[in-house]
Amino acid sequence: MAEIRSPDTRERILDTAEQLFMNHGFDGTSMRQITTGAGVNLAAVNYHFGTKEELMRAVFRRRLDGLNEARLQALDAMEQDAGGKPLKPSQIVDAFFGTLLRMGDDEVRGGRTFLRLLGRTLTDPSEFISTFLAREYAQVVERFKEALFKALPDVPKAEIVWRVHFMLGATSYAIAGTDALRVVTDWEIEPADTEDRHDRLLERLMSFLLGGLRAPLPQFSPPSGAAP
Amino acid sequence: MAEIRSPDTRERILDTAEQLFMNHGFDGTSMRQITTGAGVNLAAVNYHFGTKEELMRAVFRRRLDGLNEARLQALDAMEQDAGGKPLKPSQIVDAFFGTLLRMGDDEVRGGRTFLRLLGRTLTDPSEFISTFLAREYAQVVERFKEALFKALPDVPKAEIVWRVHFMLGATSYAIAGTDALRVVTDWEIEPADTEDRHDRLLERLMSFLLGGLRAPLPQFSPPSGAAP
DNA sequence: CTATAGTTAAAACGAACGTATGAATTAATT
DNA sequence: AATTAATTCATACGTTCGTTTTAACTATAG
Repeated sequence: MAEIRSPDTRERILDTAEQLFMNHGFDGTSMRQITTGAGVNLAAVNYHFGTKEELMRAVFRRRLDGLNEARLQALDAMEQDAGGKPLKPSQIVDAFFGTLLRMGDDEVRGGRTFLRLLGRTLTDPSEFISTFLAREYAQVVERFKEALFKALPDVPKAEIVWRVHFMLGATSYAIAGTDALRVVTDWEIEPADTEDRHDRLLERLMSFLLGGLRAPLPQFSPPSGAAP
Repeated sequence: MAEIRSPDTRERILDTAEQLFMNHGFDGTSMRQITTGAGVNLAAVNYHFGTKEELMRAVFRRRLDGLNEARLQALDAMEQDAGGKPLKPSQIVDAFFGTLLRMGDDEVRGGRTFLRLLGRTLTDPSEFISTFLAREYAQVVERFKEALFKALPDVPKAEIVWRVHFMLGATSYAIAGTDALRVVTDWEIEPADTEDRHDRLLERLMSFLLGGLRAPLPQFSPPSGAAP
């Protein structure tokens, strides 16, 4: 029987690039690192993807498409159940962030590696990345926000938008810095195994996010003329 | 009269580097961009700072030293006032994050540019940056956490550590993405002037952070064998 | 077996990178 | 005014970068 020469070059490249981008960023990763890491020829990336930027986009699309679809499905199902009634904030937050975090346990659909890549990349300085992510995310974030507007009718929309932003930040750090934490301050808490730690992360993060989302509204210091 | 040739080359380099690093990241910024942007010779950076990495460190130190000192002073003053009694969480959060955010208004001590650079850099993939920041931050974060441990004696320390991490993430996004938000979703809220928007950011963020910090503790799903 | 499309291989391209060098210039000291 | 130290300058070095090119290989189809 013929031995398998290359178990799909494209996929090998994507896997390696995903990992390297996570560890060293886009600008910090060279094509030569990628190709030698994947055990393929240097020209393979340009042949299969055209350019380095296009490779990056492919890395994200491979994971984000399924994720965002799952998020929308979760939201759809909930709204179906609710039958016109507004959802609970906790449901919405779980549909968005919970679905994301749980993806980290699904090794075949990306696993922790992509999660951390995503967490880091949301603040990546490269122009094309942020615009790409913005485009790719826009519809989902919009849906998510609309649901929150409905669920929290007496919270000003501007406030909700900001808090979504804050939640994204907290989540990004939760994902990206599972070990960055350990660097900043050596600690000794919970020697529990990794799986366990990740499970708990989800619940920890969720209660933090919900606490922030439902926090009392800030009263701005000088009203400077009472509202009508 | 002799005209001023170069109003301190070092400072011009630091200013330009700070801005470029913020916009394009460390790897995405070249020495030639920096030097031509600052209007100095290419070799000036290596002469004054030695290496590109050392320049980056200088950029951070110039701002972080003062900031962290101010944070510690704020905390010291509060603890002085309290006289042994634990502080209120809101005080501690303000001493750490409030001092940071207010730095954005102080154009002479860094201004918004450095704030955004810092926000982005906390998730930077470059190894030397994270280790540098970890070292530079360690003492302050430690002090801050200790204060929180005292202020919230019945919250498990592990939980507090995580929530500090989440708060850092939310703050990082609050700072870095004041306009990234506008990209993700075009909105129309509050045409208020910039100064005003930034003032409000502080208050918005603070109530979100405190809401998250004081959120009810998560109860972990399957105890998998009842606790003793 | 031979044409044909798809993929991989080795090598090279020019451009841009961070850094180093040694002369020219400016400022300070005597 | 002469000497020394500090800074700026133009230029070059050796690497590494992303991409391209052209030839070799592999497989499928006629």
